[in-house]
Amino acid sequence: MNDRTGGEGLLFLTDEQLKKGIEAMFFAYRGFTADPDRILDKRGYGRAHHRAIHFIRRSPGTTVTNLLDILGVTKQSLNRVLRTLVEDELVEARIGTQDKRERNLYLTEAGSELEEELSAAQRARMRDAYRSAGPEAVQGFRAVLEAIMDPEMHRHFNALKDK
Amino acid sequence: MNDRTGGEGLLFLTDEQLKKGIEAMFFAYRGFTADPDRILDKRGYGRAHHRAIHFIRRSPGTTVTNLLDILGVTKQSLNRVLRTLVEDELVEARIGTQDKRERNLYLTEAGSELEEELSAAQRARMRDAYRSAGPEAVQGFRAVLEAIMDPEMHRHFNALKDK
DNA sequence: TTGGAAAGTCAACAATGTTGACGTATTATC
DNA sequence: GATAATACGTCAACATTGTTGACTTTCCAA
Repeated sequence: MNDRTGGEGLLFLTDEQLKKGIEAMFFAYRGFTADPDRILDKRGYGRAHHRAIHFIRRSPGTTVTNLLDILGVTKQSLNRVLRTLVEDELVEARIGTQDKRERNLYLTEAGSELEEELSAAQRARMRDAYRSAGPEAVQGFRAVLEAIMDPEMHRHFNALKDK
Repeated sequence: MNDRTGGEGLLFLTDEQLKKGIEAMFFAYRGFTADPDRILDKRGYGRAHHRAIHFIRRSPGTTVTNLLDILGVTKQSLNRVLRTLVEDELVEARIGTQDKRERNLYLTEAGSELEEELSAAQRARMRDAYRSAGPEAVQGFRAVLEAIMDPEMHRHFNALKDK
C-alpha cells in the first residue's frame, strides 16, 4: 500500500498493484454481465445474443461482415445466433439496396424492447458505479480501458457513435 | 461530447456515455485476455485453466471450496480443469493437515513457471495502459471497477493480499 | 465472362458451463 | 458412539458458444 507517485509524477507500479488491477477486471466483468445474463436466461438466450443485439442497435443497418469484425467470431458462430434472432423476429435482415449481397441488420420492435431492457440494466449498474466513484474516476476508467484495447478494437470502439 | 460536470460536481451521464462505457468494457476485456489466450493455446489450455492457476498462485494452500467461491463455477466444472492441472503436474493438491477432508492447492515449479509467463504478459499490458493513461487515471479505473463488482465478489477482491 | 466477395449452411469437434445422482472420507453434533 | 453434515471426487447428459473445413448461391466488378 501507500502507492505514492514517483519522481516525475509517475506512479510506481509494483507487480502486486498490477495484479490487483487484473483481478479487478476479472471480478468487475462478472458484475458487468450479471444483470443481462439473468434477463437473457429467462428468454433462453445467452451472451452471444446480447452482443449481436447490442451492436445492431448501436449501428442499425450494419452488415454481417462488419458485425463479424466487431465481435471477432467466425461467421458460423455468429450465424447460429443471428438465425435464431431472425426466426424469433427480434432482428430483421434486409437485402442491401446498393449491394444486394449484403444484409442490413435491424432490430424489430420486439428486438428493440429486449435491447432496451438489457441496456437499462447494464446502464443502471454503470451509472451507480460512476456515481459512487466520482466524476474524476470516470475519465480515468475510460482512459485505461481504451489503452488496454488492441488497436484494431480501439478503431471499432471509436467508430461507434458518441453523440 | 463535452461532458461537463453538472451542478454539485456530478457528471451529467447520458445514456450514450454510459453505453460507451459498456462498450469500452467489452473491447478492453478482449484485449485483457488476448495475450494469455495465445500462451495457453500453445499448451492446450484455456481461460479456465488460467483462472485456476492465477488464484492458486495468489492464495497458495487455498481449498477447493474457496476456489469455487471465487471463480463462481460448479465443482464439476472446476474439477475437470483442476484434474488436468494435477495430472500435468502444474498443481499439487495436498491433503489438509488440520482438516483432512480439505485439499490445499499449490503450484508446482512447472506451474509457477507458466503462471509467471501468463502474469508477465498480462501485467505488461496493464503497465503500458496505466502509463499511457497516467497516474490519476489508474485510481479512477480501480475505483469504478470496484464499484461495478457485486458485493460478494468485492469481498473476495479485498481478501486478496495487496502488499 | 470470369473471379472474388458476401452470406448461408452442414458437419464435426472443443472448451467450459450446467444439473442430477452417488460414493467416500472426515469432522462435528447430539 | 451413532448420526448428520461437510469436502471432495466422479459419472453422465446436456447447453452454449467457439473452432475448422467444405460447399453453395448470389451478386458485383474487372
